[in-house]
Amino acid sequence: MDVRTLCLGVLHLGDATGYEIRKMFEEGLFSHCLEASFGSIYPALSKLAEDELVICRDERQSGRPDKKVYSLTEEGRADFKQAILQDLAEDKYRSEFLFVSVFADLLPQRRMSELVDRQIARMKLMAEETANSIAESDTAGMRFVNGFGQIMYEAAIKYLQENRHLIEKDADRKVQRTTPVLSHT
Amino acid sequence: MDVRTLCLGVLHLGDATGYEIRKMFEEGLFSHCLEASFGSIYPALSKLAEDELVICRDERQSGRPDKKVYSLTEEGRADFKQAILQDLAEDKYRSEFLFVSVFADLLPQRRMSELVDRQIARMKLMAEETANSIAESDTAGMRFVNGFGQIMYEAAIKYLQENRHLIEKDADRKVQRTTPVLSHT
DNA sequence: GAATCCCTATATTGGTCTGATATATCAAGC
DNA sequence: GCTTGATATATCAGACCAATATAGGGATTC
Repeated sequence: MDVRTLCLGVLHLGDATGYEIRKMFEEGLFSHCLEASFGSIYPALSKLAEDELVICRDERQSGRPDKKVYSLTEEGRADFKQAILQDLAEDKYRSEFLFVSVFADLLPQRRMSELVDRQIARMKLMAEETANSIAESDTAGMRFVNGFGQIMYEAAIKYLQENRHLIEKDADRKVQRTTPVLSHT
Repeated sequence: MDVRTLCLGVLHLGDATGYEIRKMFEEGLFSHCLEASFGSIYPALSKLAEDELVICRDERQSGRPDKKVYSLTEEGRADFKQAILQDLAEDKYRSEFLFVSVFADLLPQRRMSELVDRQIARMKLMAEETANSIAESDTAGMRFVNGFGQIMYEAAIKYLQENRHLIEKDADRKVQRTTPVLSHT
């Protein structure tokens, strides 16, 4: 699914500028499931305007550079409807933290603990964010996606807290589990 | 973290060819946390050999094209140890399925159900895979990473099963929850 | 016995996308 | 008054993926 289609999707939720579309992928609803940068969004919007799947109106603002507000056309709406019928790519979880965890024994004692602490802190922030977003979700689809994000972050936090000893060589405790705790709930 | 560093990491676990490194990202230990393709692995290995962070020996095989087996040098080992001390990028979850879920109401009735079914099936396969990998893990780090994968997939499956009605317009049931089930365990 | 298909193995390329950077204005804080 | 941060658009080098090419081996099918 290319950036073109992603833009059509965001515009389906309402008119927006390139800047606002970017924010949806950086902080908003889609930040937990997909991403796109300026370098791909702006060319995509130009191409979409050229193909008349969106229209662009300039909104002048006092002083500031003009806003280019994009709206879907009927063709754009149809194109998007078609696009989401295509086969979907598999989900991907990318984590440098997990990669480094494999090599925990190469790191200084405290470094790995610091990484785990940071990881948990980040996840807690994310869990909170998605939890707040559920209340503000306009549609069932949005609630579904935010809810998914929330439970994933919470599951991750729980695992990290229960299994961090596996990658931390705690010199104090002599007897430790060597297999992960896999809470089946 | 670039492909260069990822290759050093894989080679840290033992000598390997470019093909084998690829497999580690496609099916192996790292498939659930990072990725790299031939188009980036081969150039990276050439560059690493040039910089003497790895050495390459040709292993002739009857008939087949020669294998190029790469091994870490001491410099390579040191370089990798340094690399994993740098700041880590945040985790990313990429999911076209979640993106499309937001637009569930644009899809034909059965299509969304089909997508959810497929999603659950895939997740079950992944959960099983990681579960099996735990037994075969050589180090605590590997068990930690595979264990993480397993509980994440299981959490996802549970959520999908409990909340799929949010994005499926089930014409039969009249009364439905409209907020996600968030099992706190 | 030969035809087809998949696996191993290396390598290249087109096109896409990220990350960094440039430009410009305004509001808020200090 | 000066710095920082947000809004807003835009470009570009470099990194990377997906697809494709090549080539022999073994397995399966007909």
